[in-house]
Amino acid sequence: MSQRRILVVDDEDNLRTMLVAALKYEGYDVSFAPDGQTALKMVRESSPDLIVLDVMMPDLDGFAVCKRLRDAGNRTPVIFLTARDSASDKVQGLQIGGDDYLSKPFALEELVARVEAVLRRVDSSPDSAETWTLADLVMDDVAHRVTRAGEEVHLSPTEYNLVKFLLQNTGRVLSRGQLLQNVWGYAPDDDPSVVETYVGYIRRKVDAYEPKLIHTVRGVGYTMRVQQA
Amino acid sequence: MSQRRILVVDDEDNLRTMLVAALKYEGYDVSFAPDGQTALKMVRESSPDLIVLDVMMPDLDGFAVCKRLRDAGNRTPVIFLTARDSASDKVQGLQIGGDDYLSKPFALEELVARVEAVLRRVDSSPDSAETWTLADLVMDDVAHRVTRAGEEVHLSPTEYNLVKFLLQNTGRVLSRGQLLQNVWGYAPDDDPSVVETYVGYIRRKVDAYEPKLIHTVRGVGYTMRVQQA
DNA sequence: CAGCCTTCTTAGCGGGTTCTTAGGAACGCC
DNA sequence: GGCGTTCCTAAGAACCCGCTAAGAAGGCTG
Repeated sequence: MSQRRILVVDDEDNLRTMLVAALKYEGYDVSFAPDGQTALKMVRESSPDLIVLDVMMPDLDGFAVCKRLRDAGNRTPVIFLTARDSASDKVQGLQIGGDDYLSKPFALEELVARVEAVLRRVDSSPDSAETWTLADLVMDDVAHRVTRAGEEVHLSPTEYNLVKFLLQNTGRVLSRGQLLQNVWGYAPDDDPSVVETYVGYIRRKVDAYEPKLIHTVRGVGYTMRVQQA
Repeated sequence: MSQRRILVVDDEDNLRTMLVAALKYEGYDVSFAPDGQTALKMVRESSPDLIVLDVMMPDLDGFAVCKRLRDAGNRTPVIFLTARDSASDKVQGLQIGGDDYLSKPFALEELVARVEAVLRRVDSSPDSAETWTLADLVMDDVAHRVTRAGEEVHLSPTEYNLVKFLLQNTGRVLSRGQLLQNVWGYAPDDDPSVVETYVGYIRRKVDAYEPKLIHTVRGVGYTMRVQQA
């Protein structure tokens, strides 16, 4: 997956700088704006993949910015930041079309987790295009073609479905039962050893490269993601 | 927003045809299935945006279909149709993970209204991102990932469950008995030495940082919180 | 109909995980 | 400060989980 671009909008210099640094550290391509007007302009010009938006700002506040975007038909995911923790604020934020909501003070790690959760959800939503990518792994569902590092990877039908389902749920841990149901159409409590065999198969094909994308979560299941140390 | 896709599942031909026609007329992209098995297959293959699901069907009934989907981790919104109007049915339907409930006979307009309401609600609700945080400790349950100060912390299944339960009860002191019950599924008066061993394990991993988050309450049990001295 | 690809089962190995035990350390009460 | 109680830790044994190899069974294609 190509690098995700995030726009951070906050009028407080210190906080904004910190957010930008933290997200950059996580590997995102981060830009920032100090106020609502600038933010709207930047969204129009660079259409980021996600916006982290402070609610309390002078002039045009976060809610207003989001509302303007939505009214203009822009569906870029928004995560609101606010000092307040009232339920009514949260409701308002979500009604306006926000995707998540974080009350100050919060741990930077929590912001990162929520950013990932929102991007994960957006990525796997069914109306996104019919090609999935993760790092240098590309699956073109229309052409029914899978490539890793530019080289074509030949997969049997079941292998293909397994990779596809894992890819559609990037970052999410899937149990053997879930895989049995969604890839094989079996009952969740059927013998899961087929799954293990097939994970072995696709590992030898898809993960014959670095970085490894298929990970075992012992006692739980499997997941696909780029492992950040 | 692209056209929304709805799957109608009903074994009665006449009703099903009518529903399909009505929803198509409203501008939805409608497909249909005559029974539960077919429905499950179609959901897997085409992942619709919403499912209208008759409860009373031979073989695999509506509740069973919904349960199978939810167990497989599929969160597609479901509206149940039923001939019965009992409160217990409604409760069962919602418990299983249905989003709305309609008793026959109903006006087509009512179905349309509920379809729109459910879609609107789903669009604006954020991921109920199951993440818990305490200071710089973050647990992302979907990704099954735990980080402290941004670094990933590897936990065995039992360790993970223990941290999760402590984190879900932040600030509350949990007795060894409670932990035995909720993390191990043992009786509360079983030998609590396992708990001590595991608290030791997770201390070395998640409390290898400052501030310490896991605290012993002598004579009572353990708790997780940021210690303000 | 023969050969290949694919699917799935089985069995064994290796290593992570769980749990027990026991000794020593820390705490708190008197 | 002494003493009993509670808690911590190290170490090891048994266990279970997941990986892999190998082969049987089924299906598709030439």
